[in-house]
Amino acid sequence: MSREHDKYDKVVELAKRRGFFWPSFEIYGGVAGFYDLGPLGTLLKSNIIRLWREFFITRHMDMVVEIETPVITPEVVFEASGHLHHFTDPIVECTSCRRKFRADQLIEEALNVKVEGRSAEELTRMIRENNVRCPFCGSDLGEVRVFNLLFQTFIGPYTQNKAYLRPEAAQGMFTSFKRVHKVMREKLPLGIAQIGRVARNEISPRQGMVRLREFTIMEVEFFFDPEEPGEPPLSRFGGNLRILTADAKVRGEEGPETYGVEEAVQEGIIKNKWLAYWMAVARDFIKALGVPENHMYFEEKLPHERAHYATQTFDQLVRISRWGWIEVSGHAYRGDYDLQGHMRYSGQDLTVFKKFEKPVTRKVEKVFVNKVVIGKLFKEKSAEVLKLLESVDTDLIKEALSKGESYIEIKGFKVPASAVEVRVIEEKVVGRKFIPHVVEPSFGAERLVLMVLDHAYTEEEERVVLKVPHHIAPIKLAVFPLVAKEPLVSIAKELFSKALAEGIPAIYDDSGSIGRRYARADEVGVPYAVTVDYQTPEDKTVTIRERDTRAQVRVGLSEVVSRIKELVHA
RNA sequence: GCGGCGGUCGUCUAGCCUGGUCUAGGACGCCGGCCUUCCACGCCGGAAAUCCCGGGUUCAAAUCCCGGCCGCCGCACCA
Repeated sequence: MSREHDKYDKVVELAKRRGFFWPSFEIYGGVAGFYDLGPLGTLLKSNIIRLWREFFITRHMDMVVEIETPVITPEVVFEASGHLHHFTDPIVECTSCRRKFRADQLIEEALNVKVEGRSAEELTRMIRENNVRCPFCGSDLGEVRVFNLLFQTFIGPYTQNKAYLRPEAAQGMFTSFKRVHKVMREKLPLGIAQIGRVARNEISPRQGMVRLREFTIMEVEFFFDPEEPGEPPLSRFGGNLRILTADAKVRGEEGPETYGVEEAVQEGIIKNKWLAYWMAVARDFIKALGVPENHMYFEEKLPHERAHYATQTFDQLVRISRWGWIEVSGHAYRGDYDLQGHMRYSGQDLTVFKKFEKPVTRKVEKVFVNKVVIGKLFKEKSAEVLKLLESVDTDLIKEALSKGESYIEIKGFKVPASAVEVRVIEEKVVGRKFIPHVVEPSFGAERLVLMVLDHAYTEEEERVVLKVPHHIAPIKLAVFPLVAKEPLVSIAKELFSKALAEGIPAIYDDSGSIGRRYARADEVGVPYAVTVDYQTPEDKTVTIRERDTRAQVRVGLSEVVSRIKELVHA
């Protein structure tokens, strides 16, 4: 790096200077972890989002739908999701060497007791009472502090009405799953997608646009039947995945291996075929943003690196300047963790019912009880006894009966054997209930903005050319008169208006030399520049110049706009 | 959060050590004018700096001291 600015600095400098992004609240000194998107950044981001929609929703419209749910979320949701518990770390600092420790782990190790669920105050007291000291330097420890990465707020004027800004969009998909599933005529598999703002109160964000306290997330929660998951449409997205497995990481390997999507599933490297499928979609999406495949791979997270809800997670890593490999997406197998949690806390039935092709009849053993006898014998305790008898194992009753005992004892109640009977009956089962499993591909949009700029940034002969793929370029067309003179100016302005009217994001520029204007347009990645020159008034033709090759073609004035449309959609 | 380094027009920077000559200089960019028949041409003019913020020392602070904020690096932390 030294005095020579590295690429990252140049990208960030360009971003600020030309209006892609900059630190928020700059006039007040800025706040770490917050960035504004400027005019070009906003356009680029919305193009990235449009492309994501295309890959993850439009091209999967037979199974994925998009919804929108609130950022502000009542506390109970995060109790159910485990975020309140798992997003909170009790941390204690050594007063001398300033090293930080997880207070709970420290106490559990030192005192060999379980402290799960204890408050910070209790943990502090335990440290004081048992004289737990810094394991490194032996000095006193400070107060136990709680770090919760959820931003807290209140709903209405009631401070007891706690709420949090969501740290992921996912919970909105889980809490509305039942409704969406119904709306989608109870079909599985079902993907619910959402694009929206999320907030995480990072303890100390670094890395500029890479680690933000508030950002836009693009997620799909993909619900399927764990027993009959169906077949991913590999004809749409298949091929190979570059993967660094957890095993390989433990062995000390650093580079990924290549596996076919199906192969990875068959060999158990990816635990679920849908997880593998969405990774293939993610690979192509990132490629479409201009990242070559050798600058990207998937890394399996080790158990301690995974979120509390996941049983297997892969991060999609992309190489950018300065920060090296950064995570642009996460692919988590969440199982039924979330729906289970919400069932428990809401009391709602979030299971899915699936009819069998044919109803199944099966023989089951049921306990029949003579309620008259029970009633007379146990009076007001009868209800309790009946409930116990219902839940008790039929084998236990059969065993007692076969031994010829005169009564069966359950939790202190002596039930006469004559009042109980085990019968085998035929039961007709028309289907089964289950909790769907979920795989989740999840992307951070702002990181992708940075990633795209970093990959697009090139320098040619002292000038910057932002080689963003044409279909995500913020501005598609620049219109110039060769020199700022009539009739060239009028013709150019007319063409410019026509382009705007046709929905092509375009700029008009007539200041300075033509070379300077090409350079200005190149710097922000405008793929095509149309120049009105002295030949135009004569034969009604203009030149179209392509950004990366600087090649020019002459086309008729009347067909320019449709030509540009074709070119940028290619 | 700890430690190190840094923060001056839009951008990059000179000045800071050795306080006054700084009404803060330059380059690029930007704006206006002239010029210009295809890749940052040239000429003229212009706008543009809370010298990161606050306090202190001093007759005098961009410059020295303290605190804070922000950034980078290292450590710690990281759903």
